[in-house]
This record gives sequence, C-alpha cells and structure tokens, in this order.
Amino acid sequence: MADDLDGAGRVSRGDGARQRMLAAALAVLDEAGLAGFTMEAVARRAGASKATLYRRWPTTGALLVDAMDATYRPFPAPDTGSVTKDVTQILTAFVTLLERTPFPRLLAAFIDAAERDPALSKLHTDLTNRRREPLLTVLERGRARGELGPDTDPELTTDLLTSPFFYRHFVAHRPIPRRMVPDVVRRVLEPLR
Amino acid sequence: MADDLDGAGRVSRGDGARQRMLAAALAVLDEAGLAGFTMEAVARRAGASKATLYRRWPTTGALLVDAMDATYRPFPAPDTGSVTKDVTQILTAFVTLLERTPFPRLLAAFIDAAERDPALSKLHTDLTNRRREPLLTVLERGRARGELGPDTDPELTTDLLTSPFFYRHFVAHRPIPRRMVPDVVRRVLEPLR
DNA sequence: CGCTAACGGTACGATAGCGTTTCGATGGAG
DNA sequence: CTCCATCGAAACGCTATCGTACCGTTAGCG
Repeated sequence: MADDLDGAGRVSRGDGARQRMLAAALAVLDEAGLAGFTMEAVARRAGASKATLYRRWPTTGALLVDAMDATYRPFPAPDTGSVTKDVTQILTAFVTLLERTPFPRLLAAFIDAAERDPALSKLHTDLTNRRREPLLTVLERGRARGELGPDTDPELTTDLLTSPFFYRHFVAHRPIPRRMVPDVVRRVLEPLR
Repeated sequence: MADDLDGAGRVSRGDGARQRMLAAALAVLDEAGLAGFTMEAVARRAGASKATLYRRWPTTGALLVDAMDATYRPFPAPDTGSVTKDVTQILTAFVTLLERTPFPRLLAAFIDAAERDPALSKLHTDLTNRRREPLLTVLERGRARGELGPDTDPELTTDLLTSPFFYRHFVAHRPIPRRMVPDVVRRVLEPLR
C-alpha cells in the first residue's frame, strides 16, 4: 500500500502519478472511511497537489470509482478435479482476504457509498460479478463432470457459499473459525450430489 | 419513525425531546449517510438546539449508538407448527424490510461506522444477536419436534438462511425475486430432515 | 397556580474542506 | 540538449461544522 514509487523528492508523471493518487485514495478511504474521504486528504497522502487531483477527477465520487476499480485482481479458478476441493480453496482465500485489513474496511465504506451513488452501485455490481466468476466456473465444471446434480443452480449456490462469510464479518461481527469453510461447503454442496 | 409528538410550534421536553432527536438522527443518517451525520444537521432536522444535543451526547458516535439502539423492534417468533412455514414467514418479513428504505441505507451506514468504532461494533453485534433470536427459536423448536435432525446446528443454519439476502442487497446489488425465499429455505432446510 | 430546569435561537472564534488560480520547477519525449 | 506539458506548492474567498456560551422563553412538576 505505502508505495514510494520514486526516490525522495522525485515525482512521477502521467500514469505513474495516477497510480500513486489511486493508492493514496484507497489508503485514505481505509483509514478515515467515507466521511474522511476528501480531496485534501488524498492530496496530502499522495504528496500531490489538489489541482492535479481535480485535473483528473471532477468529484470525490469519480475518484472513488477509479480507486475501487483498481483494487480488482483477477483470481484464477482452481482445477483440482474435485468440486469440493476447488470450492474450499476459493473460499479459504476469500476468508483470508476478509480478515486482513484494508480490504474489509474498504468494502464497508464502499457498501455505504454504493447505497447512495448510482455510479458506485453499478461499479460495485461489476466488481462483485467479476469476483464471483471463479466460483461459478468451478461449479459449472462440477456439474459437467456429474459431481453435482444437473438441476444445480450455480448462481444461487454461489450466493449460499459466499454470503455467510460476508455476514459473519460485516453484520454479526463474529470471528470466522477455520472449520467454518468446510462446514459451509459440506452443508451447501453435499445435498447437490 | 416520523413521530410528530407535538403540535406545530410546541416543543416537548425530557424523554419526548430525546425521542425527537433520535428520530431526526436516523433521518439524517438515512439521507446523508455517515459522511453527512453532523450535530448541526441533526439539530436542524429535529428543530432542536445544538446545545441540547451536546447536553445529552458528547460526540456524534454516542448519538449514533443511541439512535441505532432505538431502531430495534422486537419481532415475535411465529409458531405455526411447521419449521418451514415459520422460517419462510420470518425471512419474508426480513426481505420486505430490506427492500424498504430507510432500513437498508441505515444499515449500510452503520456497517461502515461499526468497522471503525469499537462501541458501534459492539452495539451492532448486540442488535444482530437480538434479531437472530426468532429464527434461532424456531429452529430449536423444529429440532425438538423432530422436524430437523438432532445434529442440526442452529447458529450455522441461521447464518445460511439469512446471509444470502444481505449479500444480494448490499454486495451483489441485485433484486431479490419473491421465489428466492422458498428456494433458500428448501436448499438449506431440506437436507436437515 | 408559580417556579425552575430544560429548551430553542443565536452568535462566537476556530478549524477544515471546497474548487480555483497562479507560479516556479522538472520530467521526459523528441 | 531543449523545451513544454505536467506537476507540487501555496494562497484565494467561501462555506460548513465544530464546541461553547449566553440569552429569552416555556413546559411541566409540585
């Protein structure tokens, strides 16, 4: 997160500067939340001028959209030959991510923002769909191999597999025990054979 | 929610004034989010003086805690004699609540706030636990009646039943079709017989 | 009733962010 | 090496909120 892209006193331009500002935006959102997400704060954090920020993004909302969009990292769908193993692997990686700041605080701020700004809502939908893809792929493969029944609904199954962990962290605020992943996988996948 | 406790121009005191300010706090949080949740805004909305607000709550965080605490309304656990019917009834009521503002926007702001303030985090946990109780009760009764297997885990089952709807609304930002409730109930409950 | 604590309204200086402008410095392509 | 688009820094007037203080008013208890 704390990227010193350049040596002391030196300053990057063009795309380098853009990346630096986006990283700073995420850091601010993480630490101060949506309430503290201001152009001034991002400029300070990035060691940038407010003018440079306004040159690229007319509003804090536009900046937030680009910053969150930059957080997406493609996650390859595993292919061990077993649906259970594949799903367990994906969910374990997800739980790890959920336990490590800054991701959860970032997501919490984004959930609040998306509830009020249509542009952010759409972006959040897109990002979520991209994140769902590996799980969907794995489930489809499992169905094709006959590991899961032909009437399996991959969309609903993905919801059932993913949502409990969101819920635990953001709503119930309870720790996620390690064995919860296999428990959920068993409860959701077993009846589908 | 919108309580006009008094006629025009008249002003309530003591607990009446307190209720009026809490209602105003929720209205502000709903409309402006956590970022716009200020003492000034709440005072304006309540038709109250800032001094009166500061007299009761030293910080916006303390006010937010009391305001959210006031949103809780006990929900009696249904008892139709059938676990499936009971659960369906509770989840249907919940989905209805989830689709009607101000509740979801309120909850979104609160999720963000709770991620940063330990006092709010604890309150959120308490509120969530109280909201879970009816579902837990219904599941326990179903297990006692033998409708559900003796090794049923009510806590995990509650997570599995509730979380998909949170997820749909706050994360995936997709509509919740009416048939999703019975679908989820069937998928989660049927294997437990 | 009458009295008093609680209230609304207002003003205060202080701080912070807004959105814009100006100016001097410097990177990096040609 | 040259040159100019891009950048950082700073200052601008403006508005909003902060937290506190001091009024005049009044609700509601005794």
